[in-house]
Amino acid sequence: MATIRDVAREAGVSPATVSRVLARPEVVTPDLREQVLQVIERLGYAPHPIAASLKTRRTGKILVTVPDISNPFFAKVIRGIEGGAVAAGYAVVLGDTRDLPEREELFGLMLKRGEVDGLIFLGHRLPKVIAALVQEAGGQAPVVNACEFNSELSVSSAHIDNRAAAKAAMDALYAAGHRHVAVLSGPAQSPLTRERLGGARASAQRHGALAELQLLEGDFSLASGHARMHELLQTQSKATGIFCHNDEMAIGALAALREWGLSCPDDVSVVGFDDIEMASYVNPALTTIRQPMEQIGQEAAQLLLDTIRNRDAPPRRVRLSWELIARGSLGRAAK
Amino acid sequence: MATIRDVAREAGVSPATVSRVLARPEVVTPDLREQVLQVIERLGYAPHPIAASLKTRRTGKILVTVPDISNPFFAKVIRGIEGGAVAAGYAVVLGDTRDLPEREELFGLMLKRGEVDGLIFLGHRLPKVIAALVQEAGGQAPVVNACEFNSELSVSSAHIDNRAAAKAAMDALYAAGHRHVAVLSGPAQSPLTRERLGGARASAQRHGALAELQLLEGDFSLASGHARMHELLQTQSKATGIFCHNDEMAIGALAALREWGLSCPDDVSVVGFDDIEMASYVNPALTTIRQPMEQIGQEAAQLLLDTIRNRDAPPRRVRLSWELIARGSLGRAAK
DNA sequence: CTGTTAGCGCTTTCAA
DNA sequence: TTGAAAGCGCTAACAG
Repeated sequence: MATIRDVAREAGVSPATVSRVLARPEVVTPDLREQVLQVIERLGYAPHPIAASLKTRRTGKILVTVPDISNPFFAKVIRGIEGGAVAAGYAVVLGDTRDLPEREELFGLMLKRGEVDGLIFLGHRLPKVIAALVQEAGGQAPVVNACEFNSELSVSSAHIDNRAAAKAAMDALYAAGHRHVAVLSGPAQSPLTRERLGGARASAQRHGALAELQLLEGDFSLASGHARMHELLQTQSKATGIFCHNDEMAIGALAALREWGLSCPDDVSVVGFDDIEMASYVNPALTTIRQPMEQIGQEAAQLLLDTIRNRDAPPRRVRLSWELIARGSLGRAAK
Repeated sequence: MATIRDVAREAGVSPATVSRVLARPEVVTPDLREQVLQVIERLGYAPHPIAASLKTRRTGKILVTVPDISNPFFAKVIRGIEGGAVAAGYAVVLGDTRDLPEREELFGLMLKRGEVDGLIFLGHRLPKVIAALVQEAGGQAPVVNACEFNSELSVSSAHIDNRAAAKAAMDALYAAGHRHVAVLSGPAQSPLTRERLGGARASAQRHGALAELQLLEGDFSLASGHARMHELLQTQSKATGIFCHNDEMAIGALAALREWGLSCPDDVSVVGFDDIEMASYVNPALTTIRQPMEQIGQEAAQLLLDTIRNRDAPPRRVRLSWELIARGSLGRAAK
């Protein structure tokens, strides 16, 4: 590979000029610029970003950590992040943490070492290394939380109002005449789960059905939706309405209902969360809360890039809108 | 951040020794090593990988390009790649090409410039920059194709025998008594599609049903499966068996069948491909070809790392096994 | 086994 | 507007 010195020599200029032609072409005389550009073309010169990084302390990369890239919700959010990042000239480094703290720390080190310019994490846990970094920076560290919000973290975040959305999902169940409702939640320790549970409880209370509310804890997977639903049915629960904290668990629950010979929505109604693409293709199609997944990602990318460019901006919080999408899986409660 | 010189000074040794303590601890006297390690700990020193890269010409990163990260099949393969890469001390840079050649070229440049050590591409198109690189290297470039195989490319690849698997899927339809079969394929220009179509035709021919075989072209999306199936039903096709080139299209087709009031498998049988997790939760559960998605990814990562370590190894081709998974969506043809 | 030395390729003052 | 010069932080001969 040709280096900047090769180009400089061939073009009869200094390396500094070549550098300027590429970085700030307007400051160099048009003739010279043209001349240099031609040599660059002829030699097929491409600047070595690593070398530039060492000097500029910018890597042009952002790290995105996610508990599970094969979760379709996360995949869409990442798509949004990637789109925003690439549009701004950044590349995305992917860290699939598998929800393992060791792995989170490992990826955290990448930011600490300056291997990437910033971090967007989907999930709720911040690696210790990063928490320390954020602390030192007084909330000005290039770190953004996407999809969730944890007030203790003092980092920027992009997310919907999970509490209000969960409340709306539950309201829809009660409005359809359901009294006995079960909530199939995400992991209990996640603030996201707590938000959605809070909204669900508020709705139950307002409808005077708090005593009838049942809680089941899942982990956002198809398998856990399926398993928890089976367990619920085994207890001969009176629940006729199920609110699941994501669509995958809801789809798992639908499968369990079928296996018990129950009809959705005739016997049991199900409401999901996210509105992944699959939600409208399953049978019955899922009533769910639509989150603007790609947009959440884009906003998160924007927040991060803003922080990177302007280090002394305070953490911001972007709230995106959500929407209840009514489909076949929610029907009126049987008399 | 502390630098290697800070550590050296504090520990009363040379920077070279500090470097060695981290890179090849066995060559430095235990006492000294301990002493240096303590200073490293105390100062919270972490080596700057960018600086190391500039010297070693290794970045510790591999690039993975994919047409669509939100496709669950690709997501799983990427998970496998990521796992293999991280285990070997590499990080994964994600490039979502959206099937756009401009984006592919953009990502291709990253390898050319030395911003990453290698490339795994899911899909069939190699960016021009990379094709040139591979040419120059005489097939020894650090580039691997995952999931597909294109004989013109002369790069290593990890994939299943798509032709044989497709043949098996079709054989299963014929064995269940179906005579009129439609194939809902991927994009026609993809070698993958051609392989699977080849297998499908071979099966049709062997069962003397080539004349009855119908071909429909999709793009692997839920929406295209749904749309193509609708179109097929509008033509009053006699097809009672549908072989889809992936599970998502198959699930889209199932939805279309329901919309027409047709039962699967009573009226029409459907066979998918991939065995994504969702395949066993839809109604009816999908009969499909199982691909070892994560394993394909792991093998691809392994192939790439091998090439990176040993530049003069010739391209290798790893073929993984597949399996027909029988579920409810395939039933006997009505008399 | 340890230290000295010489860069890796680029950017960016600073001076001309 | 351009060039000279000084590194960014690290590694790897090489010499001791």
